[in-house]
Amino acid sequence: MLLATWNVNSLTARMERVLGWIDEHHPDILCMQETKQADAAFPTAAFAALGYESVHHGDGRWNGVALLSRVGLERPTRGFASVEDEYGCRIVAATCGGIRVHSVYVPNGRALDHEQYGYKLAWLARLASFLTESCDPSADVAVCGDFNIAPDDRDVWDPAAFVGATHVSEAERQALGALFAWGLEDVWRRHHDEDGVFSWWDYRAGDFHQGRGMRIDLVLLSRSLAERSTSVTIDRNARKGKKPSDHAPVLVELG
DNA sequence: ATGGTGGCCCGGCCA
Repeated sequence: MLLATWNVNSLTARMERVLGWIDEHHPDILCMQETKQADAAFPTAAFAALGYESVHHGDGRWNGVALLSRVGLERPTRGFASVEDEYGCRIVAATCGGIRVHSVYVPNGRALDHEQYGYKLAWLARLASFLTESCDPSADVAVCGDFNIAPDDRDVWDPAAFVGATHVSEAERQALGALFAWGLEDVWRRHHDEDGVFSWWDYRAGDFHQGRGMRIDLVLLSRSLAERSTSVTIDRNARKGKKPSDHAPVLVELG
């Protein structure tokens, strides 16, 4: 089974690339972030024609998350499942092929002294409480998406360039650590210990071609699921060519 | 080089 996650940076702008990528890789489950679409605009029928059930949570201009599955899609939830989604359209979940799958888009944070940084930490705390309320880490759980956190210094192109910056702060990494303590694992690190492999590169200043990126798109798996993983790859080819997203997809093969 | 590109959609905001 192939599980993938990709911040597409506007599904409207990226639909052709996404369809081409699905045709090439045939993921069984695909989490997407930053669709930047309202639910009514989400191309449910186009994905259904390819054999995918889907759930989308978006209000139009910002954020927006989706989940596609061709191995079943049961008990979908949108947002943190409260009556009003006061946390923005940043999480959607469903049970696919026996796995409780979450597609998440963690707030960027902008800067350590910005109010959005506090919002980012609050959102991560809400994610932790939501997971505790809604699922069991002894079962098959996947939390996939754009975390806007580089788990450690191997995951940024130059740690010195990020001193005092968001995405690498102790508080953000501790929030990720709370998810690990609950029972999730950054499955990339089960299969790779090298530095310098990234999933996001700024569009500006030729960062992609200069190798200036970060690994901030993560697949967190519960132990039972992580033990089934046979490979994890980041498809940097998807960052090349015409009209790419600024993020590359992460793919996890499960036996 | 304290910039730059690209998405939203048309004046800035967001990443």
